[in-house]
Amino acid sequence: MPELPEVEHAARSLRAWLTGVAVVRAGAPATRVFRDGSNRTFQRSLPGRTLARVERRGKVLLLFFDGDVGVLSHLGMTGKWVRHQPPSGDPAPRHSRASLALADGSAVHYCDPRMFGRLALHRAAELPDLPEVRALGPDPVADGIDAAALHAALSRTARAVKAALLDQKILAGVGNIYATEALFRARVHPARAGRSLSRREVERIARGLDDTFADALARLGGDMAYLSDGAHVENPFAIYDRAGEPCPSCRRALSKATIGGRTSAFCARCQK
DNA sequence: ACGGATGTTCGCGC
DNA sequence: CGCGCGAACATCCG
Repeated sequence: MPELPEVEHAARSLRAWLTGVAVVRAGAPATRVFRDGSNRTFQRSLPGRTLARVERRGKVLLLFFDGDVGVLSHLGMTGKWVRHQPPSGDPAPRHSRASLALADGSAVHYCDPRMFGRLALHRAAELPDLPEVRALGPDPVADGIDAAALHAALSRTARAVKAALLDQKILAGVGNIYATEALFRARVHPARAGRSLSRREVERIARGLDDTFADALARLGGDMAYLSDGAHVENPFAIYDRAGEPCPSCRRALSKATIGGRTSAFCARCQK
């Protein structure tokens, strides 16, 4: 599920489901999801609280409840927030790792089969100051991409540009799918050293990210259930997970390589 | 049955 | 210090 657009979708869902509706019960078994052991505080602190607002910083969600109760949520690889309406009779969500029963009779669950995601309870006022939040670079959607600043950051590293884009300190929210797609749109080879990129190429990358995120955000709630469970949805991406298929631009078979520790598809002819 | 998967973090070696 | 690599985390899907 979760790169910037999918996390944005989660933020919007949580706002719609939780804002202004009091929590009546909170459940949170001790699992790896609560790395810091705050599941008991979660269960004790949330009943009676009402969500005031949700912020997204890159792939991180910050939930601000009244009474200075805050929750940090990172979806990891397979985490998602789902709503469950008991009257509908549908089965309880699978792999629920935390739940909030609400005053309107619905419940909101954090589900995460692999438990790479994370929840942590904090004082709401301190959420923005947590080290893992402060360490994040600019958010390409919320803050916009400053091409000059991105060029400067990339110029400082010999790493592959794809690996640098996955570094959350450089831009917060870019993951393997969107880095792959943006570099294709920019016609830049994913293995190029960051410091080898011209200002013009970095501008194309910034544009590629903007366009890729805009397309994904426009699909929110539409066909973007790609890789979620349930109904199979066609891969909506141009080259992600399409190695061996023809390049959409030149028809040459797309290549595959491991860059920055992650599988990358690219066109060896179009991406220089 | 095997291999790989949207993410992050750690240790090791150069 | 920077960086690549492999492993780990735990489960599902083709």
